[in-house]
Amino acid sequence: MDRETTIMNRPLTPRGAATKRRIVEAAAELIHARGAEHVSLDDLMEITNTSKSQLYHYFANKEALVRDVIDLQTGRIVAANAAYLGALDSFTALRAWGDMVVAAYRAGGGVGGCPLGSLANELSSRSEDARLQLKQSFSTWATVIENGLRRMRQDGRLRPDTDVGGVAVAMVAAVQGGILLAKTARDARSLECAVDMALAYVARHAA
Amino acid sequence: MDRETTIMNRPLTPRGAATKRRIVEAAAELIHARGAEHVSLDDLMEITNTSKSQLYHYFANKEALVRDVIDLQTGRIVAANAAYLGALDSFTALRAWGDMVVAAYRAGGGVGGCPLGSLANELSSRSEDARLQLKQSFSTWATVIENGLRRMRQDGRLRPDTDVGGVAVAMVAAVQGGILLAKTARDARSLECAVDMALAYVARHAA
DNA sequence: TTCGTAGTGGACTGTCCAGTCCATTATGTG
DNA sequence: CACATAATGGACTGGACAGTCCACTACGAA
Repeated sequence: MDRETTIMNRPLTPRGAATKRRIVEAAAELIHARGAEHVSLDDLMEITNTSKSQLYHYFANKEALVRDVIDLQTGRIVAANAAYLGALDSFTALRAWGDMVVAAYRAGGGVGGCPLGSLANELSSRSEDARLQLKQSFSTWATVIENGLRRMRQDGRLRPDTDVGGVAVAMVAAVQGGILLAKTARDARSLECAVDMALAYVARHAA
Repeated sequence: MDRETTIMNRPLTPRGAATKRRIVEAAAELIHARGAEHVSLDDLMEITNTSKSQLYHYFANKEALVRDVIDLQTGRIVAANAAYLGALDSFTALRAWGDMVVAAYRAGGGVGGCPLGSLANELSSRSEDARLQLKQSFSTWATVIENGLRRMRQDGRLRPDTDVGGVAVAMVAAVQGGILLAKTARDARSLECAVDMALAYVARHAA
């Protein structure tokens, strides 16, 4: 949510804002690698050089911290996708998007998989708030893709009757499933297969 | 693994075998709904009317119990898929498989998603043993699909150069990703979109 | 029937961890 | 400078939970 207040909704000083940011970023990294339930507040205190009181000064509880982490990761993923899809104007550009997805996975060493996917799996059946937030994250992500596809449709590259919304959702699903299999096998091949399928699915709607 | 011995590798009497089976089946159900880490041994003791000693009489530890649960769920999923893919002989039959996947998801009320997918997400970065076991589960599942596709290729329904292995992996990925999005949104539409994509991907290789 | 082992009961331990509480130090604004 | 409030330190609590241990009961084979 807002990264600029304490739990009492008080404004932060520059020092406080820096501390809060440091905590959220470290939490994002650790949670990506281990999952939210396996990052203890003591872990966080240690690697961010903070105390228990600080965590509870900036966040109402652990759940609120996770909320901020999800926001951070959503922003990162949407930005990375928008960079490739914002000006989607050809199948070549789409291929570049697919390569980026695989490269991003490889860059993380396969550790943790997708920050959103892992959290969705972990939290969606335990916290209704987290589930709704992650549902929104996926929706935003799919919308970014959908907008790119819609532009291709307007440009006459995709057939007029193409269900860009459905295709976009399927593409996100392909990425999520591919990453899950890849992280289980510790081999990016599954993700490559899934991305190939997603790209072929778009190509199938070519005008 | 073997469901027929105690931790000391001693054979079980009928009564013992029944108790062990009761524990594994109840654990499978609870773990599917909540995840392995959120099923305590006390939970299991309560719903199976057993005591702590019994759990440790039949299983070396919780990890061993989860191992048996993964085996059980893998067997169920592979059997369900083989029933539809074992005699895969047309695109209509493939569509029936897709419908079965969606129906199976709906039957579970969207609770917990795929038993294997959820566990893979939860365990693959925490237990190397579990990761390898689940990798094998996914591999077996994909092989069942692959064999069906290979038969279609032999029958001349798919082009000779079709990479049945890659397509099969992509299909499993589509199912996994679709289920993840569906359980996050509590709406089977994502899974339907993903399954449509998977079926279209096979159709794309039609001879 | 007897005896060894399978099967069962349940108390207890040690550890991990979110969250509470009270105290002290830093900061910026009037 | 003074004082209100932000920022920080860290001990303590209570609960959850895997795993241990010892005692007791049921059963099947000799």
